[in-house]
Amino acid sequence: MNDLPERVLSWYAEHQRDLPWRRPGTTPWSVMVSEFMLQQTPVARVLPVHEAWLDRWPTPSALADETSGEAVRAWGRLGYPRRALRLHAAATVIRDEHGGEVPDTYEQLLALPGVGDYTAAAIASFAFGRRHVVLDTNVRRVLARTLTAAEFAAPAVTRAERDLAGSVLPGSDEDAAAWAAASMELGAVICTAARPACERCPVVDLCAWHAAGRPAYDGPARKVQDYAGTDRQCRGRLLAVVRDADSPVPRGRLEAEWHLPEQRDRALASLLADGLLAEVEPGWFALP
DNA sequence: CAGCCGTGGCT
DNA sequence: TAGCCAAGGCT
Repeated sequence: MNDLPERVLSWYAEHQRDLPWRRPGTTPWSVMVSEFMLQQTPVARVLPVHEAWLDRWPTPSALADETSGEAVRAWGRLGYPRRALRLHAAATVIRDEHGGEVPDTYEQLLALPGVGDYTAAAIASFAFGRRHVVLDTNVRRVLARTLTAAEFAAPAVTRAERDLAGSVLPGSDEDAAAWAAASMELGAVICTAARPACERCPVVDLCAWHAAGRPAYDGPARKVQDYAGTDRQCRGRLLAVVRDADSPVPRGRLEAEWHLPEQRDRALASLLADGLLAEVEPGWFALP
């Protein structure tokens, strides 16, 4: 009744991108690092940082033995640097509670800092070949289009959507894991948010959205965050000063970076509260 | 659960 | 050009 998985799997076998964390001999740790970095950051920007991390910290224990500040520094400009903190914290849990080995079950993975439903399912699936619904923004868009004739999925995952994803998940662990990777890949390179390449799509003839004439999205408004002038931008600017310095930075250097005192102080306080910065002595700041 | 958490490339 | 968007998680 539904050839979708089979057709997408065939396409993937031939067209998948050659990514480091997919190569034969990759480790669960490499997969895990990639998943953290890929949370809201494009593949092209992740590639060089991922390689540097794996060279420097080939195992979770190697990272756990470093300071969290080194993780933040090596994160560079990937964005959302709390992910670096959480990855370091997860590595510490793996070293201390899992014998240094990335756990292989969804439940154990989900318990790690920075690992939510998607990342737990992705690591269990890609690194250990387990059968899980892996519902990321790509898969959600592919399913919305092919199965429900909608241009985009709703802002939040619904029960019905999860059930629908489960209904097309292949039965075997091996095929399910391959489907997870393949459906994500299709969304990433063909069934994209803007300008989908339907002319190259392996399942265009099965696609409900295409059959309906590619109608424009008409669901609940999808939120687009502002950035310029926000606390996020201010935090980024302050953190960049410290990250790019090789010794502690005086408060004055940070004050020069943002002209609104109230917002700057709020941002600095939140960076300290998050553990992204440390006040090493009064008025002097460094990575933790 | 809606809002917050970075950054840069593309159209 | 100014949005739009990118393999989410946490509170």
